[in-house]
Amino acid sequence: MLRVSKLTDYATVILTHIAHQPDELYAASDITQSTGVALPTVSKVLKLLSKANLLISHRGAKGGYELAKKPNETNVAEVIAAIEGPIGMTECTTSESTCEQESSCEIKGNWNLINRAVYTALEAVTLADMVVPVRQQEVNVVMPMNKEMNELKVEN
Amino acid sequence: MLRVSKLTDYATVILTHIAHQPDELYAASDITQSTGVALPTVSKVLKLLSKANLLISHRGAKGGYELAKKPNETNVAEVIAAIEGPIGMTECTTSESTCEQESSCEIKGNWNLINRAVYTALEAVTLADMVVPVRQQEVNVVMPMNKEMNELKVEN
DNA sequence: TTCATATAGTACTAAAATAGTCCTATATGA
DNA sequence: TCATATAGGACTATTTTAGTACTATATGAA
Repeated sequence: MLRVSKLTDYATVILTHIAHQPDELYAASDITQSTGVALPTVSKVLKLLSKANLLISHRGAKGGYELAKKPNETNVAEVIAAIEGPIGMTECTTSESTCEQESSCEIKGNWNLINRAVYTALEAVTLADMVVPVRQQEVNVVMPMNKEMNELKVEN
Repeated sequence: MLRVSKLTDYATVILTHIAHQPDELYAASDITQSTGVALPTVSKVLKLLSKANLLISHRGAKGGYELAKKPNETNVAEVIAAIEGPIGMTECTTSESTCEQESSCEIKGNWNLINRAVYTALEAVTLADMVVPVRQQEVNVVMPMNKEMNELKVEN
């Protein structure tokens, strides 16, 4: 299945938690308590998010982390990229790889196209959207919804 | 990075190859030669695609595989699901998992929303689109394209 | 009827990616 | 000066993925 890593999942949980009160400073230990994720893991995620400039870190006593931008200015595509690196669904679209099949590969360009579509979808969802419970929100994704999709929608 | 497995990548290459001449029968050995992917691997992919009803298999001498549907009736979401299982970006959206954090997890619904957006994007691209070189095609994805996206577009 | 060919299914091994933990260094406020 | 908190790196165990191999079954043709 197409999926993000557990760490990325934690990252969204943590960022959503922080986004509830964007002006406060959160220490790793605070976040462990409120999310139930183990401290070393929380710590690892926070470091990655800080390195990617999605969080600002403050060292020392009374230190902690805060959002680098407003909740509506950080989107899911950025979060995934912060934890997992550049978003690209195949090897040949993320690295200057030496693909042995390259000469006979006709579809590299098509994967770029698919990547773009997926990226746009991920980019449309921000932390501000994540803070609002799903029932009440209208996410800014302009796409046709088919029957299956609408059935899924009912589940929430 | 968000990505599909190598086998899924092979699957798109193989299906695209077959889609060029949808009425012919292709043996695994034919496909090895034209794609450069190792025979046991090709064989594995073909079996998975057949099991998922994207290909129809014919046993015995002069046997082989053919497309189960017209190229424009098989989309990338189906191909990914055939190889990797149901598309869902987090554990809690694909399985009846016993997530320990569930009680304090506020964003399961939001991930469903993101999944839906990604799924719709993947569903919009069919084998018929993959057969056409990227320069000439117009893919039916109705989404706003931002600056970055358009820059990517130029690359092709 | 026999045989070469081709898929079906399953099991197994090796390699790579991921998750999670731990330790030491550095910064900062009281 | 010390308790607190992040920074950075190294390390291990686990899981996933990739690739291979083997046996069974189906089919067309000589």
